[in-house]
Amino acid sequence: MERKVRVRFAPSPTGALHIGGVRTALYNYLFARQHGGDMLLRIEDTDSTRFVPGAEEYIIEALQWLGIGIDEGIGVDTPLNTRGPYRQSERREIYHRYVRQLLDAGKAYIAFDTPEELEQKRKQTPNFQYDASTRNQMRNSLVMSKEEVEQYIQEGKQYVVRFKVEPDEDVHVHDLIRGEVVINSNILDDKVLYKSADDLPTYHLANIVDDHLMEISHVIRGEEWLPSAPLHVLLYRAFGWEDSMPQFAHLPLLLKPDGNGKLSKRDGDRLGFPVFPLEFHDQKTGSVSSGYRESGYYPEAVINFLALLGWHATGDQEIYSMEQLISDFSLDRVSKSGAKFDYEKGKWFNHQYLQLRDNKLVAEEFMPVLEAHGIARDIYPQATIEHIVGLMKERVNFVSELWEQCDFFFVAPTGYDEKSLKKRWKEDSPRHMQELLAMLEAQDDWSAEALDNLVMPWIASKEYGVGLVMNAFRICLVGAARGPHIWEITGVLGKEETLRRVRTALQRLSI
RNA sequence: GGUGCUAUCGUCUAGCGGUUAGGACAAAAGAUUCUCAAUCUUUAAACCGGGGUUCGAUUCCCCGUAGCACUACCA
Repeated sequence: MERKVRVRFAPSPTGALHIGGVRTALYNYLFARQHGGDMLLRIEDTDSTRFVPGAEEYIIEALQWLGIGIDEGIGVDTPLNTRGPYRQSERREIYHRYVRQLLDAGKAYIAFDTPEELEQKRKQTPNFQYDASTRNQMRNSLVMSKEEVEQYIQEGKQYVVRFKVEPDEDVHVHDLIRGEVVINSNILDDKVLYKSADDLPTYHLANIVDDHLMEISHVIRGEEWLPSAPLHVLLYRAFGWEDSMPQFAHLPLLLKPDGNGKLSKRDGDRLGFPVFPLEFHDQKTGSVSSGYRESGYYPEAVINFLALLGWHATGDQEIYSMEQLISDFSLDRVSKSGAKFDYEKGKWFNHQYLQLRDNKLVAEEFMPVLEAHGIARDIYPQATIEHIVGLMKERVNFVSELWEQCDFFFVAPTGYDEKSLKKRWKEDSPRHMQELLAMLEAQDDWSAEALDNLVMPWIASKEYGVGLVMNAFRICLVGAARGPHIWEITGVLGKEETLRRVRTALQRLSI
């Protein structure tokens, strides 16, 4: 009875997609691809009060950017979309039907207790729980007459439908990552399945109904759902769907890098790194949250980084392409414990992918940075830009960091770094530079080799000291004691510009 | 408070009864060099505690401890 693998990512559109959610989506995707199954995207918007405009579009765009493909559901227009709608707020009639079914079977009941009343009750009774031990003291269809219930509803009184959990029963949940989890039904409360106020089900009901109707084979979700998994099992049972119930896998949580607790949006702001894939503009609050894409990350790096936060193969391999992940991933190698989010390692992954990347592409990505610094696109030949990024990329994690490493290629120094001057610009330096200038003026072959053959013997014969001369020269060209090998710099600058910078420096630095 | 899950270097992790407990990030030192980086080499760094089971436990079981999650008419 091999069942087709069908998994779903089912976020709620309450804001930007959290990085932990991204990882959940990724694991679902990897699992689906590996088994030749389907990956669905469903929007769980059953809480009308928390809906954030733009969130759905954000989710779709984020998954797209990361290369997490959707086969069915929201965001894709495909003939496979035969089990829709895939937005829960558009499935009201469906839920009505199943709520009715539970009500008729006596497995759920109508309750009129207001939120205020319940809050009051919780204050009065320590550890109050709406369950078999207390439901008879409440205002619900279990204790009221049929007529009374009818009348209440006629009057427009708001109500909820609660699941009638049978007491004292051990509920077994088989988790693909954690094994058998057993919970006694006594600790479960009579969960609200449907609220009349907005005519929508709660997560629990919608989730079970949709997973069943959409023929989901595996539910891969965050660990925060583990405590309610037994409730979900009970719901499948109540509907008579236990035979086709999906298998569960509860993923470990992503934790704060410092201290304790779940990684949250605030941590990003506090520690200065993104917790969202894309920059997000909250239309309600007007706040902007940074994203990995805008921070200069390659999607491959984010995927690789996230994949290894909670999953690891047997060996020492760390660099994984999406294709490799699809073939190597397995749920039984997902760790059970939460993973602290290590942003430094994330940067390292991007560094790796930057090194692997074709210089042509890196140069293309660097163009906007150059333009932002007033360097027009056509001033330098493409080949020169490629050469420069190829030279410098090994020292940075992001393309955006390239400018501060190689600005001197494009603009002559406007000033000279004081520290460098103090350490490297000595009394004899002006004289050395004068001599060097004279030699270079007469030099025609500007290749690194020729220059080296010209300058090194001269330094040696005069016993000036290589460090002293070369660093002074570097200060003239760069404005500071940094940058790649000096002949790389002269090579890019060319003879004219090199000489010009030395003359300028002599003017400015001779006292 | 209750229930559940979890527990190897600071961090992510490998290990699935016998290992000098491995790798990576971060850290430190050295090498290289005209500088700054990068790179390479090296170093430091861990089995939460206590009981069992076993010839032998990081590994299996139990208890404790700690961390986390859940405990809404949120997902």
